[in-house]
Amino acid sequence: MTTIKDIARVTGVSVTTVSRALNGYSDVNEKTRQKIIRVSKEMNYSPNTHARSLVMNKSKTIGLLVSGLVKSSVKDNFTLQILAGINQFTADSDYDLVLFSTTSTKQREKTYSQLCKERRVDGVIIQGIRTDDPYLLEVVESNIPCVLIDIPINSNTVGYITTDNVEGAKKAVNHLIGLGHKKIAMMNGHEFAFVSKNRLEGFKEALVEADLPIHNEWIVNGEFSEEAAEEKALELLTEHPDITAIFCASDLMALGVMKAAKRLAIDVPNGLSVIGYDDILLASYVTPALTTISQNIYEMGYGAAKQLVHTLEEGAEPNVITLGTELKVRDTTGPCLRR
Amino acid sequence: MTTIKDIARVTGVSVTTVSRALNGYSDVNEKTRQKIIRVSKEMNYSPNTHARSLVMNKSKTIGLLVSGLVKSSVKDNFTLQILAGINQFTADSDYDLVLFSTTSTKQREKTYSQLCKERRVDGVIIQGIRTDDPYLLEVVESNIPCVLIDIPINSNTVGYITTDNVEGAKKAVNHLIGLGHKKIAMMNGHEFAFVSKNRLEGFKEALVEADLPIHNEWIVNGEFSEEAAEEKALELLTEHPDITAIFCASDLMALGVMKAAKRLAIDVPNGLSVIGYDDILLASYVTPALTTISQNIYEMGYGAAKQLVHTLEEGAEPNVITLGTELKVRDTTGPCLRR
DNA sequence: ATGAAAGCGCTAACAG
DNA sequence: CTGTTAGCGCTTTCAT
Repeated sequence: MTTIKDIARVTGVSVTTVSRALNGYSDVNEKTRQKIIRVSKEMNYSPNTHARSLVMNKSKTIGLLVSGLVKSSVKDNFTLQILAGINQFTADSDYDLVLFSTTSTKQREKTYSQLCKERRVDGVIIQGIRTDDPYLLEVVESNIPCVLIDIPINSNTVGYITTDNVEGAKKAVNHLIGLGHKKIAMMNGHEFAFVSKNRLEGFKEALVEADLPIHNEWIVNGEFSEEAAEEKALELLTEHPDITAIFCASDLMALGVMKAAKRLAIDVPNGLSVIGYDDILLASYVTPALTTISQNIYEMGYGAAKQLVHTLEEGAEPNVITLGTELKVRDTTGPCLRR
Repeated sequence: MTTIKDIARVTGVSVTTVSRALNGYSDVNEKTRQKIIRVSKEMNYSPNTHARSLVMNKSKTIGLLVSGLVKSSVKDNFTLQILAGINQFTADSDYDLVLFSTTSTKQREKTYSQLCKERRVDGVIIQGIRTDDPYLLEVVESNIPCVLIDIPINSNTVGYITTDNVEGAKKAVNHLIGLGHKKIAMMNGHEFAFVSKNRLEGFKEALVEADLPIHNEWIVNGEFSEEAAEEKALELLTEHPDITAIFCASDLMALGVMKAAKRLAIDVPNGLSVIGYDDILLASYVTPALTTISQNIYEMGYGAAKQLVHTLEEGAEPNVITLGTELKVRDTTGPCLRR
């Protein structure tokens, strides 16, 4: 493997000069530079990033801590879109991405800061960890720049990007209210997700603003899982047949709800309106097509990477980015036919 | 940032002993080791992988060169499943993954071996590059262990994992023939994909074995794109209305074909049988649900990682893995109602 | 404009 | 069982 030493030998200059020439410093004779560049090409030279990282104390890498890189979560390609967005931005930067593959077992072995320190990543992007994840504390305590996706924590090294979940949820519920629904339930995720908290807030706000009562027993947790949501919806709809609409905190859970409705022979949307959240790929392909709140997931990834690199390059403090949402009316919501 | 030097100072031993103690060498006094371990924990020590890589000349990282980490390819989450499989395996190994984000622009700047050499990756997994990609040559010439996904190239450093595409295609076509179809067209991908080549081969073999003629004008390329396939199918079905079934080299293209059929008011499966390939997520969710050849994409990723790590650890020569396929009969294929 | 020398944090002979 | 020393490939003062 060619090193700058080899190039120095061949060109007859010192390693210092080679280093400077290759890194574009100005204080190198143009002729010398040309020669060095030519030789390094001939010798097929590539700099050793490890050596460089070691001395420069930065690695030009961004650590990625994402959930959803497991078999079970192939259905909601949320993670893929996040990755695509991140990748799109970093491809044009000179940062590379390292995927921290953290299974639950491994996670117990290595702390967050160990993960980062070992690889000396310059910054981190985190998505999909729960609010009760011990890593979260470390992120704040550590002084490694970090951008969180959908986790509202902000410090002088930590920023985040999210969508307006309160507003999104309100939009969804107002859509149902506008269709005449008054008995609206909510299929939430779980208590360890910030988005759940916010979407619940939006749900309640919308009801209150419409002078509609809040039935706590109509708010259930489907764990962001299609199967769990199906079971929970089955119970809910059996016990409270007067419910005419359900707002779901994720599309996957909305699919579960629709399955439950089918099992109970309830027609969607005529017997029950269902609205989801996320606008995952499947939303527009299932039958009937799912009405949902669309968020630009790709954009979140892109924005996270952009924000992080900006922080890294400019030393700017990371801040907060909130993206908008959009109501996509499809075929699972319709006018309330009961009173 | 704590280094072994610091630990050596505090514990009163040499850096060598610290290094040996921490790396589990046997020739260290157990008491000394315990002390060193205790202190390194107290001081929150993490080894610097860059320093280690530099001296050991290996990095414990695997480079990932995948397509489909772009906005446009979110529909077929092939890449996500590959990544999930790879991740699943490497999570339990001590390898980390680095994502080479290679846009077309960047690709022209850096050669494959530059990419690998800079990061000193120990091995590479490649998916989704075309047969005319210049990187492919480099892969073979380079002496970095590599496992290719769906690209049949084999050398003493390069192995691959794939499914039996000839057999898979035959299975699909035989299914159609079994339903009485005799006028079967093929929507292929493009000439720069190995899978296309093989699936075409299987298609032809199946026809020949059934004593059916091969109409070359019934074989068209949809570029693995839903839109292109729709247009091509539109032409094909307009010009050759006697076609009763189409075998598509990917599910995405099958969706395009179904759209074309809809535009031409041809009922699927009664007026036209359509069979896809891949069994992507959407296949089972569209209406009518798509009959297709299922391949275990997750398993391919897992197998690729397993094979590569095995090569890396044991120094074994990479070899060839061929996975089976499975016919999933759904609702887009039915008996031939014409003659 | 160029070079000598030091050092980033670690491992690996070699010596004791 | 432990320490000394050298060196991985690179950047960076500090001289010249």
